[in-house]
Amino acid sequence: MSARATHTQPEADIPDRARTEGPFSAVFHEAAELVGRRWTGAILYALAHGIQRFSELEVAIPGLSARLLTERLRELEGVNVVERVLQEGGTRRSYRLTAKGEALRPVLIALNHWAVAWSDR
Amino acid sequence: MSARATHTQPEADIPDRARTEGPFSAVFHEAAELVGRRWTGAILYALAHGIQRFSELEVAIPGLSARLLTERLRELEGVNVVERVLQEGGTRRSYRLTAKGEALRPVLIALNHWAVAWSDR
DNA sequence: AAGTGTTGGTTACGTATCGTAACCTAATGC
DNA sequence: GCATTAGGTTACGATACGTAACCAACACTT
Repeated sequence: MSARATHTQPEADIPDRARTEGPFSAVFHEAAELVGRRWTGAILYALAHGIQRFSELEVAIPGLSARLLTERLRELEGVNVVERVLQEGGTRRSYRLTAKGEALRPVLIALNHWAVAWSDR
Repeated sequence: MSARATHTQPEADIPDRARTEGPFSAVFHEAAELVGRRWTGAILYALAHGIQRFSELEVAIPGLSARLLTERLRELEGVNVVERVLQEGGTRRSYRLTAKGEALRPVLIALNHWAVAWSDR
């Protein structure tokens, strides 16, 4: 602890590797920038609520366009948070959270809890 | 439950008002877009680690410029997540999390936990 | 009191990301 | 074979972001 004794915060509740990394963590930052991109939170929230199809996501999330939805889904696919399942014989696909994506559920829950508790509306 | 019986997910662990709102929540979305803006996660993380001054934030967060730091701090101030404390007699100010900002700590912890557990690196 | 350094910014401007709208392909229904 | 639905892609203007230069207020030194 001695190297960062200038920081007043005890850091006791910032867990694990973060405690050894000080006030910046590349791993945390990368995750924040990923799930923080525009619409990504809403998409994950919808997927966590069981929405599975492209068109359902489009309808469920007001203001989100097909272009951005495609882009975000490809990004999330690229980092293995979401997987695309091709249905047999048809244009239909479905999207779902991978294990890595499911593991984000506590984050969604925590953020939702904060949002509900502190929203001005 | 009958109105959304098509959703396969039980929703049991998405708490409170979210359960009554279905696969999209305006309150959640607003929160996600706020804390998800570029650099905002890293800034909150640093503040949660006890960083208090503008120049310390600038140094602590690699790649973040003064322009964006100012902009983000003003935004966070605007929604009462961060407060700016003017020090007497001097150019010095300090920034700190408000109660609303402190309440984000569980979100940071959850995201950090996920990041550490699932990072590719 | 004039010069120098530090802190905490702001301004100007180019680049990347996003939003809107139009268009497209494959499959299935009629 | 014609329309409809699902799942996109393309083109282009608007917004957000990144880089760099500049600046005002105060403190410290000489």
